[in-house]
Amino acid sequence: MRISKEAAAANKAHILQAASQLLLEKGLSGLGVSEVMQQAGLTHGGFYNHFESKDALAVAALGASFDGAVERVAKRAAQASTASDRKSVFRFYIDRYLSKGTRDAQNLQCPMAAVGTDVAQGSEGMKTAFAEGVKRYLLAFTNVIPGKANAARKRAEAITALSTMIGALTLARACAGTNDDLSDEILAAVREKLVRET
Amino acid sequence: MRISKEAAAANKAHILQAASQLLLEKGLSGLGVSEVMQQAGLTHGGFYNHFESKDALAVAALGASFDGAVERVAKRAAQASTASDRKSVFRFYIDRYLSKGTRDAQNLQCPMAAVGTDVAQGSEGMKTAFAEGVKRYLLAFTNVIPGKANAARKRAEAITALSTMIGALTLARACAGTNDDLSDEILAAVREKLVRET
DNA sequence: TGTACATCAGTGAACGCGCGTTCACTGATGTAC
DNA sequence: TGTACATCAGTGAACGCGCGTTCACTGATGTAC
Repeated sequence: MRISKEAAAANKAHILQAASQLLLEKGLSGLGVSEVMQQAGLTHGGFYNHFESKDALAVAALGASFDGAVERVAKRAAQASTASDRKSVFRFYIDRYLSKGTRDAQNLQCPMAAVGTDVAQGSEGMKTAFAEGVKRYLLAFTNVIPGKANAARKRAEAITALSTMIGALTLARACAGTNDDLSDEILAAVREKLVRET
Repeated sequence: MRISKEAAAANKAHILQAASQLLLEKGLSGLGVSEVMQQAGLTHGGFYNHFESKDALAVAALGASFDGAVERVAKRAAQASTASDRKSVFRFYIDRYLSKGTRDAQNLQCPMAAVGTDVAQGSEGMKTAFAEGVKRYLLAFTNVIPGKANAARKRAEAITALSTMIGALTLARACAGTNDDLSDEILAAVREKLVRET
């Protein structure tokens, strides 16, 4: 049966949201059309009324994931007006990103740590969406880097801090459950280092 | 037709080697039984004479990948006897790991950057093999960390340096081909930082 | 404003393909005498 | 050492399953008059 334009648009939004969440939870290979549609409260057949292919969905979901991540950092950055504010915001961010809670969370919320490896051999569209997301994320993340360095230096610091956080979370997640001591050690060492450098 | 024990053992070694290479090239989801067997010069049917399942193969291949990586670091570490040796060895290692050549290489040689994301939702065996590999790699990598810090501090530095390298390579690989400027920038910024801290 | 028809979002069965896995079969190797 | 038989690595067809995708159909929505 036909459905109102608004209802259809809402359904598409639900599909995208479900896909984004599933992408963050299970990675690119865990993103299934049927599961997404089911989680959106629909049957799989109607999927192609909204997206051209599964890859198109994955690209859109990745973009949406970055939207959320960028928005969250930007919100934090907006809270920090003074230099000391920026320092505490940055530390808070580090502490939270490299916490056991983040590591053990189902919904990772960080697309870079969730699908970073997969994207490398993904479609062209996926790589473009990823690169665009990283670019946007870096712009926002640079604004929470504390200190009085110039813009170029701050950007470099944002890049290195981001790399370190993503690498650490990736290692910590992969080791969790089977070697929690090592996983905890990784999180603690990297957290300590990033905070110390602040 | 039956085959001599030595020939069978050699075939198993070929299978494992092909699987290890494929795992490094294409990640966990790119590891197919048929392709592995074909690359080992065999037909897929005989696979189960050597491995219990595809997962068992993946676990063994991941272990073998770590064997190679650990061996390479250990060899480097063995070359450095003086403090200044360690410094140059470490810098050489960083420069090479974060080079465009490594980024663009088909055969990544670094299991952590190749399958890090996938392992998080892989089988229990995969996670165990990964954690064991990281543990071994860290022991070897700690020996190339320069400076006169004590053992605990050096280990912490090894962990942070490794996290940074893996994160940077993951980001750089994912962005390569679609935003080479960004990819290059990431590699350069992280390389510069790690060398500067040496 | 009301009526008649076209449109199209959603449904659920079905298709095609690839992948992991199984199986009957082959014939050289390994072993028992 | 030679012979007879059992073993088992390798082969290639086949199975079963899941997944992305297609399709005929439904019926409420949107539109034309």
